[in-house]
Formats: sequence, C-alpha cells, structure tokens
Amino acid sequence: MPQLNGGGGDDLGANDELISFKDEGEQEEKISENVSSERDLDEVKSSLVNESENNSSSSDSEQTDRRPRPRPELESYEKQREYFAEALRRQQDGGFFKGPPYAGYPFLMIPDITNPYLSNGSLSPSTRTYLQMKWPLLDVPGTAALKDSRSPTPGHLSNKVPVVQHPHHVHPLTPLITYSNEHFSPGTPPSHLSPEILDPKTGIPRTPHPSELSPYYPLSPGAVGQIPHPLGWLVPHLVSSRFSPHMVHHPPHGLHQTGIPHPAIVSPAIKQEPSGDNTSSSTHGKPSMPVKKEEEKKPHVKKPLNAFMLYMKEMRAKVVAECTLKESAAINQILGRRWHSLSREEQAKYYELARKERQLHSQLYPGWSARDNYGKRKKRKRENKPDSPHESNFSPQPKKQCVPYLPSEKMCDSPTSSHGSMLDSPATPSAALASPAAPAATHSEQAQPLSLTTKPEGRAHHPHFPLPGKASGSSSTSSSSSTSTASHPSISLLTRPIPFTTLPPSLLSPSSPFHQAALHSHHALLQTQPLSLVTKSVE
DNA sequence: TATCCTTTGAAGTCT
DNA sequence: AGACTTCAAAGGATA
Repeated sequence: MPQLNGGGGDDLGANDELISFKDEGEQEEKISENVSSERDLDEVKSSLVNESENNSSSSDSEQTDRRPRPRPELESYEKQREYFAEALRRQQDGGFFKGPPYAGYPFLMIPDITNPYLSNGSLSPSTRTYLQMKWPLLDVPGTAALKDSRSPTPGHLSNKVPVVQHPHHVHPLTPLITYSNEHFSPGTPPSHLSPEILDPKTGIPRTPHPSELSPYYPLSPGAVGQIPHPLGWLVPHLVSSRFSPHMVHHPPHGLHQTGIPHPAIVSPAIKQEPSGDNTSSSTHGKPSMPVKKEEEKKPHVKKPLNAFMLYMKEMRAKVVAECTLKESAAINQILGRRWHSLSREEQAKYYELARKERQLHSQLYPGWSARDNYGKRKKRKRENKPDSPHESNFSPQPKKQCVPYLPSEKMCDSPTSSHGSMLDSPATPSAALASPAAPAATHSEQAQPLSLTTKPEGRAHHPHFPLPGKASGSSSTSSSSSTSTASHPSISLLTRPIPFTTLPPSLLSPSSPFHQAALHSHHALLQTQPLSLVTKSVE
C-alpha cells in the first residue's frame, strides 16, 4: 500500500485514508488518451490550459473570451494577490521552497473576503487561492512593489483567469493550511519556515523585528486593518493553542473575533431554512420558542469537504475553461471521471487533504456533527420518486431521460474513451506514467467489457489500497450506486443532453474518431442500458 | 426564487 | 453490520 506520506512528517496517520479506485473507465480513459486522434485534442486542451495557466500576456481573444471574467468582488483582491504572487516569485527566485513537492506547507490559502462557504456567496474558482509563500510573509508592501516587469506574474496566481490549481504549481494539500494548525502551533513555528519576511520596499527577504512579528500571526495590526488577512479567520485559533473550539463562542453569523467568517461557518441569517423567521436577531430571548432560537443562533457549520469535493473545487475552473459546458452537472460528471482517472498518488493527496480538513474541522468544532446539518437543506430531490413500480423494478435510481453524454465529455475530458479506441489501443505511456503505482490493475481492468455499472466495482476498494475507517467503501458504493447505476464508465449520462454545439466542428464530423466513438458508445448504451433510458418518463 | 441536476466521499440514520 | 440517506460545491437549467 502506497504510503501517503504527503505533508512529510505529518503525524496524522495519513495511511488510514482510503483511496478510491479507478474502475475500468479510468483505464479506458487513460488508454484512449493516447489514441492519436485524441492527441491533437489533448494538445489543444493542454494549450488551452497552458494559456490560462500562463495567463499573462496572451490576450488572445478566443481563449480570453471563454475565460470566466473576474468577478467584481474579486477585483479588489487583485493587488493583494499580485503581491503574493510577487512574493512567491521572489521566494522562488531566492531558492526557497524548492524542496520536494510535498513541502506544501509554505502555502497560504486565500479565501475571498466573502465567506466561501456562505451558501449565498458564489464561490468562484478563485475563492481559494493557494499561494506558495513563507508563513510569516504577511507584511504588506505597497502595490508598487508587486509589479515586477522582469518576470510575468504566474498565471495561476492571476485574477484574470480562472484560478486553476495546477499540480505543477500548487500541491493539492495546500488548502490544508487554512484549517490546519498543527503546523502553526504556538511556539513551534514550522521549521521550514524562515522568520524572514520580505522587505516591503526592496522585496528582499529580511528578518522581521520581533516587535512586528507575532510568531504565529505576523501580520501587524496596521496591516490587519488595511487588508483582510487571508487567514484572518484562522488566526485567532492559531494564536491560541487552546482556542475556544465551540461554536457557541463564535460571534453570531459565524464571525470570528476578527470579524472574518470562518469558511465552514454559515450564518443562519444567510443560510437558513426558509422558514421566514428572519427576525431572530431583533427578537432575541423570546421564551416562547427557546429551542428554535437556539437553533437559529447556531451558526451553520458546513461539512468539511471530502477528497472529491476538494478536487472539484480545484479542477472545476480548469474543466470549465477547457469546455464550453457550463452546467455544473455536466462539469461534475467530467470531474467525476477525471477523479477516477487520477493516479492513486494524486488521489491520495486529496484524501490526505480531506482527512486533515476533517481533523481540523473537528478541532475547530468538536461538538459539531454532520447530523447537525441534517434537514437543514430543502428536502432532497428524488427521495420519494420510487413510488413508480415500473421504475423501481427497472432501475434503483429513477432518473430522467438519459442521454449519452460521451461526446462532450470526450471533448472536455479527454480520458473518456471510445470503446473502440480502448480496445484497439494498448495502454498508453501516459497512463502508465499517470498511475505508476497501479499498472497491473490497469491492465486487468482494461480488458473489461462494457459494463452497466461503473461504480460497484470501480468504487470498490483497491486491492492494494484498502479503504480505511468505517464501512466507507460500502457506504460510498451504495450512495453512489444511486446515481451511477445508469452510468457507464465511458458513457456518462445526463438528464439533460449536452448540446453537440459544445463540440468543435472537427469533432462532429462523421469521420471524426470522436464522432465514431460517440456513435459507438451510444449504440453500446442503447444495447446495454435500455432500462436506464426509460427511467424518467414517468414523473 | 427555489430547487434540480450531477459527481464522490463522509457520516448520519434505519433496518 | 449493512443498506440507505443526507450533505458538502457549483452554477446553469427549470419549474
């Protein structure tokens, strides 16, 4: 079993996390990635990605137009981000943080001022910007020092393009810093973090005066007042190793003492049941409904994100940038497939990150339970749809009209295979490279014929990567089965068809391998999954 | 305006 | 213990 030694020296028992395993679909994807016909697409896609990553100079219209424009509320952070970008650049120039990829702790996640966890605040892809920097680097120079014509601002740090957490630039574990306090325990600053900070004028790393640097929260009070510190909500916790963990102590609306909301706290005033009772604040202490009052006063602490959610947040922008698709459902399908196409090592990073986020979450909110959020949402959709006897007989998860989604996905999510290609092509080098630790499994799964269900086994625990903890495997399997029953590893389905217009004309050509693959897949779908296609009709 | 859709995973409840 | 349900993010689509 691969060691999840991410984070190096992490004492959190990284190995207890489980890794989900790719199903046959993954293999298909990887195989198909090397199909020559797809290579061009890959190149195109990678160019797109690179362009967004490099951001910068290229003002090329087409790509630029497709990039999500920076949201107004984000603009206000541009300077700040540029500063961090510059800081990063300087640090890199100085040879800092050139260590192993897992030296991911000198990163800071910069949330938007608006609470990214607020249900009403749209979380932009750049909501979390992970910046590689030294921990104490919180001194804020003038913006003039931010610009450095000598080198372009790293694209992934720019606000002008969707922030893509590129693995080459940012380790997936970096978001952990937003929650983790283990590395900032008072009195024991991370050893890899130099006490130096950048001189605001020269940009040269300097050793701060003790008076201006708190060991744990080096941001000077003045700076705090000037800009919201990205970790502002976390700082109080970092400052005190015995921070009051109970939500009860949090000021209303999930604000910390700093006034900066914790990402996981959603004010009931903002996210609450549409009960219509919004006058809680003014009518405090009404004895008539004490219980309800208490509940309303309780900040809504969101669940910590799981590995896939973290992955989604990181990769969504990238997928969106690559595709013309905009429906999140479609994007999520692609992301789901990409998730399965990740190597175990890559997944392990996210599992590790998720695990640490959970741990930190539990530290921050010891009394919190997922149960607290039960019923907070509007009633979940199709819970009561099983009434239809026909559907229940045919499909455990009634779905709306299923439409093959392969073409779009194929375009956007290169990995999606055409079955023909998969069968014709050998495992690709890239696949082997992508998942060096699972070559054998790859082979065994490649040969798998079309299957109606991706997950049952795809999500089963990998023989070499046993899932930890409770019956998460069965749990996840069962949970996913509801939605994946009708899905095929290579044929994703959407209740709404993805318009073919999302595909470039070249791919729509009948001679296009993608077109062929789509037809092939569609045909296979019709043959193998007739039931899934009828699931919806009755409503 | 609120909910649905869609994904995976964690954690809850239910049988 | 296992099956099942809910929620976490996201944002366009839909009612």
